[in-house]
Amino acid sequence: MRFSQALINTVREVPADAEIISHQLMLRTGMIKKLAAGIYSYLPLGYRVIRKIERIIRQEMDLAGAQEVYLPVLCPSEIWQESGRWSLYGPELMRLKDRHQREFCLGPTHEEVITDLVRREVRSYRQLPVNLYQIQTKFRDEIRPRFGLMRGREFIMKDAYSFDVDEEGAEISYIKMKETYQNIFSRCGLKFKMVEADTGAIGGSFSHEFMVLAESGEDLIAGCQKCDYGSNIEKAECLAQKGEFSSDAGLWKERESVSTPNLTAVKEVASFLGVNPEQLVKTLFVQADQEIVAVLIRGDYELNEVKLKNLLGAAEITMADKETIETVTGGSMGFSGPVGLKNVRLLADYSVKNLVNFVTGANLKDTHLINVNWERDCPVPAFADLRIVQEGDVCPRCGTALSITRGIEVGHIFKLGTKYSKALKACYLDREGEEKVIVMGCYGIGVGRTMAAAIEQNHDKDGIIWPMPIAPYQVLVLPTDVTDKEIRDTADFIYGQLLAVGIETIIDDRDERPGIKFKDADLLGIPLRITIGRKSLNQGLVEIRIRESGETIRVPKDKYQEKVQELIHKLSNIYIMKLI
RNA sequence: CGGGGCGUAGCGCAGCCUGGUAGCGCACCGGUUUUGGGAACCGGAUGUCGGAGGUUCAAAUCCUCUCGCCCCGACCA
Repeated sequence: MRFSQALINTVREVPADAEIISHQLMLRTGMIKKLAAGIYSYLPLGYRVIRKIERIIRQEMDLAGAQEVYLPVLCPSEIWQESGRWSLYGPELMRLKDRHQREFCLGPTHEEVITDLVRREVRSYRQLPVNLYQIQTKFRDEIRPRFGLMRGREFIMKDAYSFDVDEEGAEISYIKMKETYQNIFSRCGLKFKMVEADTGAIGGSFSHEFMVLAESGEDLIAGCQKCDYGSNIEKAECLAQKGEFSSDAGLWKERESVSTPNLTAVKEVASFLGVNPEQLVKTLFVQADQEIVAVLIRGDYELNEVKLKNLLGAAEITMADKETIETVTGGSMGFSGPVGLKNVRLLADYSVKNLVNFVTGANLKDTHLINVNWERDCPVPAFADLRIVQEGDVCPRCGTALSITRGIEVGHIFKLGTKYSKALKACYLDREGEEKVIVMGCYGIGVGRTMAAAIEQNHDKDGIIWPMPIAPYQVLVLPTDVTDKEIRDTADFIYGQLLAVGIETIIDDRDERPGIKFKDADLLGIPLRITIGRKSLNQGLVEIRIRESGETIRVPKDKYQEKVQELIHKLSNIYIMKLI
């Protein structure tokens, strides 16, 4: 490509509405352009990166035996009603009607469509297992799209679905995808961590997320510093207190009411009473579908709503409002406690199980109770793991301290089991001629998000540093002065030769000052730059500069090609290369 | 949906309080000098001031409504 003819507009100033570095750099390099909130056009340079990532995905998926398909984006509501998600998916589903008032949605994910396809195509165990994937634009009416390509309402996703005869087969498919994903993200030049995750709206029994470690990540992940345990914080287990509940009545002190005017926050109450927050029990009221549930948790911990939602099997949970709380407790919000609570289901986090002589609200305005004890003062609640893991909590696998870091979810794999195949009756006949339900898995990758994550991890103050495998071009040829015939001719010659040997090359043939070209070269982040300038040329040399290290290598102008080939090879091979 | 902020040239912003000819920097076009890390000078083009309504002799500016965008929260693969 000739820069002078390419639609590449770089800008010096950072657009005001871009918060994170990848978004800023994509806008400054003119790779993407916003059309509306969460909806972007990909310009030529940006789209080249997308296609490079897609190519890696295709290679690895094909290598894993998956087959590419292309499913409709526009989906009739019927199959969504069959799976039950037409009502469950909520407002995030982009719904529309055709001229006959028939209802449709724009696919946010394709379990229904693929399961419908497979139930029509697959009859026999001989046709299984099969893994089908596609790379397609998805639509989700996100409450809050943000950070450029990180969370869009329209985005490119690779989604794959595996179909197996039984759980055992599904496990093999799952493991295969796990390995494939590791290859894909490694080849994209990403540092990532695979973590356990909640299954959310997709459902299923088990899932892993692929998290790119980055400060700007929207997800928090708990990782063990010693073993390889990692988990999304939504899922991360907090070790249960072992054993049956028992309490030593000999330690119990007499329960008392204490006046705590206007003190509702845990910290305030604790310091007023001269105790640690660990000695307080918070009582939270949650609206779980139609039911109100009281959840008890230690003062210094936070409720994990995902864990609670899963435990209750509720479709939706929200924190109860002030009126509800005051009706249920008969007291004032901020002074709730388990003592004397009636007609409410009581759940408690393990963290409060072994507390003795603890502090709670009194269900009476401006009053707390001290020296509260289970059994004597209120019934022993059901205990469960309901809190959010914290930095320093112990690893549920090995007992070492956990640390919490931020991550960008670029991929997510699920063991679906028979959730969709059962709902849509996707069955096959086994060897004995008996009808069985197909066991499924599904596997997603955010393509645009992967691109953004790559920039988050690979940039410096001057711009992007593309990993060789996903760079829009591998080499940038930069003549410092195109009005100098010898410089121009040498650059053109090198450019032509590189193209001829199949190296993706762009030549900055603009009649601009060298400074501008150097700045743009760094901003665009092409891994290798060949500079042809007067000084070197007088000695018969050209310069090869490595964007990542800043290293410059001078080579005779007729010897540049071997060196470039060698560097491309080296810069590609630092990632796991399993090219066919 | 709740809270906060912002809409003026392609980008970044000033002007608004106190109504009166719409401005600055970058980018863009032409020219001269320059040419190894975002040059200097001269000249030029570019605006439904987000939209609608109202007040007024007069509205970017005041009032009402509305749309869009960004951030935080709730929510979410």
